[in-house]
Amino acid sequence: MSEIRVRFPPSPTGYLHIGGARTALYNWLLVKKLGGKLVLRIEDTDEERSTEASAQAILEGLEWMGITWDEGPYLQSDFAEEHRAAADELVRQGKAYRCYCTREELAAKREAAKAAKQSFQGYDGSCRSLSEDQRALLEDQGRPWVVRFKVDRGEGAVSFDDLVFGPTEVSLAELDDFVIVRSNGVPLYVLSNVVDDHRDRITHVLRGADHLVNTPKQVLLYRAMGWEVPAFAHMALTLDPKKAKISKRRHGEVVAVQFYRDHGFLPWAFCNFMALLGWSAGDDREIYETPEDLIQAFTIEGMAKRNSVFNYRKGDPKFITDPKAIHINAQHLRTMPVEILAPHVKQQLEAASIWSDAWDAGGEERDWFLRTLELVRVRYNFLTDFVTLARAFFDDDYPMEEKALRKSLRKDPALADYLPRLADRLDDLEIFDLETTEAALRALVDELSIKPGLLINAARVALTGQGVGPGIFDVFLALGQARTCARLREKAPLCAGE
RNA sequence: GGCCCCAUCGUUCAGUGGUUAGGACACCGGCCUUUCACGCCGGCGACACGGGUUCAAAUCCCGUUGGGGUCACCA
Repeated sequence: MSEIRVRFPPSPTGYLHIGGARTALYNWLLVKKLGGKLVLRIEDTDEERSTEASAQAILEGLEWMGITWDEGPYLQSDFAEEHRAAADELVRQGKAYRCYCTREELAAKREAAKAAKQSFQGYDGSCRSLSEDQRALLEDQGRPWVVRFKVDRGEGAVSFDDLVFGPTEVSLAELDDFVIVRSNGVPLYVLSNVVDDHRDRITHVLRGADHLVNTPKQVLLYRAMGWEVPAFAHMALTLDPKKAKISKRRHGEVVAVQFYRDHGFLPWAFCNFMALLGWSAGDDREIYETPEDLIQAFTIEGMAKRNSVFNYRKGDPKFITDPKAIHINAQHLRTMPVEILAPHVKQQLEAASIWSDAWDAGGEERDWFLRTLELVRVRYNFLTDFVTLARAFFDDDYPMEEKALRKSLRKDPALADYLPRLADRLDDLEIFDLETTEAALRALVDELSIKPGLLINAARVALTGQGVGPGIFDVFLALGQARTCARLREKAPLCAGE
């Protein structure tokens, strides 16, 4: 069997959105699974909508996801000549022809057909049988023309075997003589795409099911050119909660890959989630620790035929996106090797200007950093949580949460006295560990005849600014003796309500 | 509307003739506990409908309904 070659051909009309990301991911998985090459092709032909910035954004999105390609990015516009040559060849062979009908004429005919309740409203083929004289006349008039592919109805039907949807057959009576070159001389997608895929020796076309209907036309084109038809695999679409097709226009940033990067998703967790939207290995597995795990499990057979819903919640403060996506991210966040998590957190801390190079250098500081990540990550969902929720561990300047202040610190004015006394006890400790700190705290609690929770919760708020977090003795150790005592004394006045 | 595709809990993914229809997320309880999480235990919750075929149907066939795709000189 010859080498598998697939392609991802985004049109640069905006950022990379989840539909495109999923298509790219599946192509990438397929190539990694079967061994082959992925070619990236920017389909920028025509379109006032295509922009350089968009192409750049798409590339960045792919890179962030960790999707690598083997060839390209090619620019479809660089091959315009080839596309035109293919059209010319088709005309030369009599498989395509110039059509001089204007849009207005066509529109009028469609209206008429509609009025007459005819089911077929495509092109009627009137220019197909133009005599040489008629043609010459129209040319002399300087009438603009498009090139139409001549659909040979005699064959009856076109068929192809879709790797996902199975054998597919479309009656040729349903197809009209479709346009392959615009009046401005620029070939259309349906043709360019075929020419490009042939030139790039694409063996498997894995794309969205929205392309299912123009596949027959493309099969006809391949055959007319005498080219081998690639295998097609169409993937069911991703819909929004209201079952509408996902689009950048309608859904905004929640469907942009960039959104997930900016909100603290791990690239791989995002891929893991995307892969599960419309695919499964046939078992109940959901977490794939590494790309290798997923690649191994991936099969085209596992791709679903039915559309899936990307269940994002608009305006829900608890779920910024599909809850499952958040869950998968959280799973990876707290189970992945901490050494691999570290660089991601570093990036976040650096961006927030609270990073210290010592945490990267090895030795004690490095160990502390990793231990601290281990300590806090279990309750986090996003990488961004490390700069917000975990801030007190990495920086002495941390915000005091109003609610926690009220509930724990100001619960009893006497805490203004208790906290410094706790600091004194902790200061006196020769050995500062889980056992000694707990013993010290409990001893104080006993002497004061108060509930442990009163002091513990107040200490947590004083130390971290938050009412929630790791066990208090773990916090003591993570902060260290000096910082713990200093903060307890520093924040004590807050208990009195200042 | 024509043509095409699809149809299992709210979402997602299993289940391809015989299952108490399973897992995950979400939701609701409980346990754990100094808080919040994690974890553990439990609950809620689906085969769209109607006909067939069969001893037996979520699984096969037909129809209906519902949803989606597409009908461009966009890609």
